[in-house]
Amino acid sequence: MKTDQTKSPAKRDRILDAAEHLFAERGFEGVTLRQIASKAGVDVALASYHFGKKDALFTAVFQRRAGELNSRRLAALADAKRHAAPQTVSVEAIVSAFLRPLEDVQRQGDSGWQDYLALIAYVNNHTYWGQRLMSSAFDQLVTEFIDALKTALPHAPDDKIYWCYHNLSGALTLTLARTGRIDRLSGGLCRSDDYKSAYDQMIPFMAAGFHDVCQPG
Amino acid sequence: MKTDQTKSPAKRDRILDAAEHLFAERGFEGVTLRQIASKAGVDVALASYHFGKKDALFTAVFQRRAGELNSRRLAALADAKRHAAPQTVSVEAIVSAFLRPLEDVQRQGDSGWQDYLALIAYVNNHTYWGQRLMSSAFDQLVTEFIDALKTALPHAPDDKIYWCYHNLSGALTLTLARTGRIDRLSGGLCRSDDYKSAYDQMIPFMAAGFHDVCQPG
DNA sequence: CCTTTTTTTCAACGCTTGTTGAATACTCAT
DNA sequence: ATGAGTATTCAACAAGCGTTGAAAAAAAGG
Repeated sequence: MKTDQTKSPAKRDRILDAAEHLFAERGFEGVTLRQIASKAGVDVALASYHFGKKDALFTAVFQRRAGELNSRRLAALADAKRHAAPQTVSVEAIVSAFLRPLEDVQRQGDSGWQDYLALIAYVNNHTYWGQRLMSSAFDQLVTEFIDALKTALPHAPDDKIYWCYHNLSGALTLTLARTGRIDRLSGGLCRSDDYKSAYDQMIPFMAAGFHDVCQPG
Repeated sequence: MKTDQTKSPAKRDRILDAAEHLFAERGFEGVTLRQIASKAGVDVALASYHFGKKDALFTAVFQRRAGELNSRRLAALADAKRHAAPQTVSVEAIVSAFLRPLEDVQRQGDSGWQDYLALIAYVNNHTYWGQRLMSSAFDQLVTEFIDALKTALPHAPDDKIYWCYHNLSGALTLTLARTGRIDRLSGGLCRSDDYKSAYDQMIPFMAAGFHDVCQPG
């Protein structure tokens, strides 16, 4: 039995890191176990030994950082509620609590988080993997945010709230994917890796959309 | 030499149709030429004979409907301009001209168009294929719409226009992908294949976002 | 009807894939 | 040191991949 963290898990974690990077870049079928093992500096068979089938490795990569991400976003939502009390929290503050933690983890320099966020974008746009992984990892969190939005927009019918969230989710997904398309389109004026600018305009943009669609009357 | 359209292209087109459906569902590496040929009721080698490498088949599928889609959207933009003259066309009308043609082709029942729109979503979120195909197929059209938006929002700095378009593009992409995630999240209240509802709320949502972010001062 | 050209199939190639079982190296408590 | 248990490598497998050249079938042209 072995629970030491310092030596043995090194290669196991390197497999996860390499897989995270490559899966985010090229998708599940676009990457071979040999490429992952090579990038991790490890024999091919080791991935199978630690994770079993290729599917299980992909799932492990996806779930590895989900918990921490959920904690950070939940903490941000709690902060926003505490800050607004005794009044109800604003739509803008909710959207901000949903997005800013992503900027935070991206900012802390660790390229693993950038890969992970791009992987979320891949999974979220992918029918098979999305159904398989997104719900179990993030639905509870999303439901909490949607409940907060319902409270902030008491006159809005539920279906409009969901459609508005769908818009938010889509714009966010494209941001996380960092495809570089806006860079070329804008002639270098905007940069895909400039998360701060992306969120600075995205938060008021989404808040305005929510208010307009969900306004009474 | 053969230019007859009625008989010979039958199998060639069936390959394109089958590839369109499968590529949209599972991506480039997620589909084999044998699966495509099998779905088309054709020998494997025929795909190579007509299109060469697998990459070229993918490109051919993507480009097949791009021209018609661009024509429809350009016509909608021209209509909006003519309708608003001599005043400048509104942001909402521009966004509507950008989106409604997608609803139109989806409505006409042809499942090929639905597959094609999902394929656009796949390509748009994919770094490699996005850089390879999106710009050449759609950049000219997008630039025309962005120019119209600049005219409608004369006080807005260009980078804000581009970021707002990025939001629009992301939300649209997730809509086209039809992942079914909003269906489960909303408990069946919203449906991924309900394009009309998606656009009915998306158009005012995006217009409000543009105005809020791009307002002067 | 014969010839030529295009379309389609057949059969196979070399290569890569994910996975596995046995062999080796390492860790660590006793 | 020894031995049990884990981690890692090695070598190989059957299966499936994209692609190709030659054969067969179909279509077109005169």
